[in-house]
Amino acid sequence: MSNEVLKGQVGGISADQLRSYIERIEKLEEEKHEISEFVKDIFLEAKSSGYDPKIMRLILKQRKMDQDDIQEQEVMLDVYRRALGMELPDIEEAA
Amino acid sequence: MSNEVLKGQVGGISADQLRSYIERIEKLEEEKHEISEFVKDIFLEAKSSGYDPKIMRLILKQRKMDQDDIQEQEVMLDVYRRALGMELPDIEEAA
Amino acid sequence: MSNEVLKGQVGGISADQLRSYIERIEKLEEEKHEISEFVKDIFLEAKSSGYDPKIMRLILKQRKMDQDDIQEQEVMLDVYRRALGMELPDIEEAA
Amino acid sequence: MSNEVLKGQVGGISADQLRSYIERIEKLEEEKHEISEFVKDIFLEAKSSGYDPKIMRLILKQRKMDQDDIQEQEVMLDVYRRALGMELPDIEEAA
DNA sequence: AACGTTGAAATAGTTC
DNA sequence: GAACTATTTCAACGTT
Repeated sequence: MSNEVLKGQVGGISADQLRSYIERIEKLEEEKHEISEFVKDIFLEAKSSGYDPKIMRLILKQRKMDQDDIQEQEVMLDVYRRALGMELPDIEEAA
Repeated sequence: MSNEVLKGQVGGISADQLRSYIERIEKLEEEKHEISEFVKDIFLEAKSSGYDPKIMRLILKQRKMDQDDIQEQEVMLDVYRRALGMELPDIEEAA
Repeated sequence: MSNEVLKGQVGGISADQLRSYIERIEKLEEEKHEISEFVKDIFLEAKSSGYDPKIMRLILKQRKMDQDDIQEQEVMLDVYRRALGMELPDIEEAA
Repeated sequence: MSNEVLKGQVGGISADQLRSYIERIEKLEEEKHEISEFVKDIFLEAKSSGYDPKIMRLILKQRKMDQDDIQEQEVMLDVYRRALGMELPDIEEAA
């Protein structure tokens, strides 16, 4: 076992590589968490300026859904094309 | 009222200020989303290197937990398992 | 310890009561699973009748969103009132 | 065409049949939702009886897993932990 | 048939 | 401690 540890190999896996993956992920998750804190701060600041965070969240949700709708329209187009038996762009057409 | 509208003041709140808050939050949320994509990429890369993402997630979860909490949880799991007569996963530790 | 087991008490908890909770939940989860199977069957049946499951899912999603909207409309109306500078019932207007 | 519409036939499909499929699915989804509510209630009841819902969920998860899978997961967790030099949760088993 | 993608369900965290 | 929101997890689906 000590040999494996010396080579950075434990249980058939490379400890260094695994550690690298894990730590990179932890780093990124930490960044996400910090950003979440910023967001929280903004909500607090807005609240102390008299805005209702709950309403703000609804607005944000609404704006996000609007954007999603744009993307979903693509999907719907595709679906309707299929439903109507229209040719699909990504299907090979026999020559 | 017309004055307020001209100044961007509506119903006693500044529309501009609200817009600023909203947009700052949307910006930060976008950053969070991008980071999430990076994390996803790392998991994919790790997977293609032979690591099991599921186990990695468990590891990440444990590393986030306090060492005492981990032990307490293990103990309680053990208690509940005994109460239910479940087989206990006993792992042989090779010397 | 054997005393505790005889009394159905293990680690300070009542084994019987715990088992009851666990088994009731497992029973309900099983029912949910069976229902999911039925749903799957219906999709399959519909598909073999010539309906596109993807379209059906979109319809279901749409109908669900419509119902959600009905419940949310009160709130959203208020949101838009605020956003558009309409009079707000709960905010004190400076004299 | 007017004939088809009168018969509930549009574009070669039966509107009534589609409606039937959709409504049956919605009914089943509703049942699933109600069962989920029951489950939630049981967790609440258990909690007020002194049981930890979190531990209960872990127990439920383990009971759903195959015994072999549990052990395999434990082993792999152990391997990864060693590779990362994490402390291992060793629980003393009282005789 | 495994893979990635996607959408729903569960879980955890936060606020009131 | 109850409700709500956000995140994470899990399962189904089509695709290659």
